[in-house]
Amino acid sequence: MRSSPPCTPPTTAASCRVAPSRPVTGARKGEQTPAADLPVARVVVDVPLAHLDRPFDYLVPATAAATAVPGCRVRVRFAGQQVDGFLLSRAAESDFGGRLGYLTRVVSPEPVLSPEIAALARSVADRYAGAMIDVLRLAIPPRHAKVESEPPAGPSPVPAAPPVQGWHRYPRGPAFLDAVRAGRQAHAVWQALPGEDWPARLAELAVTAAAGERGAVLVVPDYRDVARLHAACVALAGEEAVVALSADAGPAKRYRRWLSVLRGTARIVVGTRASVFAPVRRPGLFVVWDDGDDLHADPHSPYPHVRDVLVQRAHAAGASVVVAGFARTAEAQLLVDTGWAPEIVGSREELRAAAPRVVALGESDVQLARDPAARAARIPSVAFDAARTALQAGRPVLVQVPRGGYVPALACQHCRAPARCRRCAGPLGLPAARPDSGPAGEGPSAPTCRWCGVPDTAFRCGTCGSRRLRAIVVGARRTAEELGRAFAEVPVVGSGATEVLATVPNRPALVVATPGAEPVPEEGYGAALLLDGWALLGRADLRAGEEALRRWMLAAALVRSHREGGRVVVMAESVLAPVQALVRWDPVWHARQELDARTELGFPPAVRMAAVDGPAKALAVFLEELELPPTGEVLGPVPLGPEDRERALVRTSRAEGRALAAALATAQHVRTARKEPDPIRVRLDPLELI
DNA sequence: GCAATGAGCGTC
DNA sequence: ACGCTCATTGCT
Repeated sequence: MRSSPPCTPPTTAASCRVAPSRPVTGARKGEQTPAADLPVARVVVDVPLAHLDRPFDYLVPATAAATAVPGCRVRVRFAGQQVDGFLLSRAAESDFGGRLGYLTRVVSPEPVLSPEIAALARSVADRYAGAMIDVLRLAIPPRHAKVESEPPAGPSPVPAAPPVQGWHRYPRGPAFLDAVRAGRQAHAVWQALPGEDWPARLAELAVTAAAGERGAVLVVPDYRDVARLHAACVALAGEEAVVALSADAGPAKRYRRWLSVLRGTARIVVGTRASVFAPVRRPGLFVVWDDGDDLHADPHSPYPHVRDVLVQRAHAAGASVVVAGFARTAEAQLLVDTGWAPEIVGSREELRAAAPRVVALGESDVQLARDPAARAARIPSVAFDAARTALQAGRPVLVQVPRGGYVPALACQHCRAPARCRRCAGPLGLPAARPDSGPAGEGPSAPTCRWCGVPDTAFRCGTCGSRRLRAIVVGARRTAEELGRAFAEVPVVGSGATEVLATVPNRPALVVATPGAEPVPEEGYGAALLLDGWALLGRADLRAGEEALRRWMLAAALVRSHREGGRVVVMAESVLAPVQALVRWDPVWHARQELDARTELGFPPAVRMAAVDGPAKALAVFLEELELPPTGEVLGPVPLGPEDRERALVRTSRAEGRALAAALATAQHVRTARKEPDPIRVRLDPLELI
């Protein structure tokens, strides 16, 4: 109903209906009036209930007319509580039939949620059957009021286009660089040549984009990569134009850097997974380096993957995309196969020139190396020879071991199948000795499941029935000891979970490192020994082969070319596909195989799949209510761990991926609307599937 | 027949 | 965590 006295200030039908109709002059003390212009604020509220994942309308009080800008943080009264929210937009009127409340306050007028990121968060939430507010929590760092009040620096100078030679080693490299330079949208899947100075190449792309006044976002797995790539960008574009975003900085530093992106000071963003949402101005280039690294999958709801977000964002922004690494994932292969991205790979001649000589073990070597009784033979003679030669030439040698600690995994003594927990099929291991306990003392502890923690005192192999166990991985410490004895004159340095070295000098040294912690050598390793390859390949994981090859290539790429004497010895059987791919340095061949295998099995990325888990009963109800699209199919549920939890896999064709996510979201809405106490977790295309 | 009370629910 | 609805209770 329109009230008869005219609303003051002039209003629309909606605001008149919902606002106090009393003229301002007659308003009671403390009574609010709506803003004259666009009095309705659409707000996304921070509440954990899935069915409330939509905007709610509020009135903007006249006092906040200028500060309640789109993208600002607000506080609102929602169901009696004060909750945080983001103001999406201002509108003249509301569709809501009821009475609107006022914004409680504008927390800050800083427009932290740009329309671009708001739209991205919505589409990422939809893609992953999650809530927009959860994506915003990943995308926008917590506010730091003091930092926000610091005067902004203003845009940094546009950097000059860098001279670029490095991309000429790749037949399609110069064309891609031209597209970035011209501001054309281009896509690429890039496999870096072994030994490639990939931070330099990516910096060249980023600074080229920045020189054309386009922003660039480069996402890498961890803070060490951030540091390297940041340094490479700074070398070409100067300090001001580049910012490093990673979670390890404190809240103030983190927010200051993020604001420098928002305010247009920084033009190039280098960071870990959350940087994929960084609000760069005029985005022109998005890069994900080493897209197979698990760190690119965010462990927080809705569990988005950097590569997917990047592709969605670049598509909406008309920006270029590079999905890069030494190895290639099945997902990247699909981008190539569907024609979405041309591949950038080195020419045959360049590859021949750059690659180290890689040798794998024959069957007899493997038997020897696996035998813990022949301790000295654990590192076979080809490996010793490679190490000795490199050390004599004055170069460091990389020794890659799977994990830190001591004897972490167990296998059947007889058939060597990985020892699995009888309850949950998780891997059995020996619990790590307490660091403070003495060397001797308490006896050996029972094999224990590393997933559910249940000790198994009466192991029996599921494959051959043997009761005897053996260690299949010898930890970094013991390997270091053995090598140290073999090369007594050479220093042994370790890099792993506790301390990670960034670089090593060009001197003889044995560098023992776990995957991902390999120090970058000043001038290339003389050799790399990739130990315990069967342990990497023995994981009961769909991606074990891909993951092993990725880690090997990351390490082997740090070795000098075979022309400079670079040797790589991988302790795994040469008949295995990932080993062959390493020996031939053919990541494309392996990615094709991997994608074919997943297509055959009906696993992502060939199909869209969701892992749904929760308490057995709640899960059953959820699956019952789930209205799947035509190609939908439910696998399981199967028990998950020692609790009452179960997990089902739900899959559809890729074409029905959106419909699958929508169906899952709807089922979640129904649950939260009913106030079901048991949470059901939904993850789309999760990395660990079996 | 109908106020007073309380549980349940939706949330602008 | 409020304010709304709707059911139940208890009194005239």
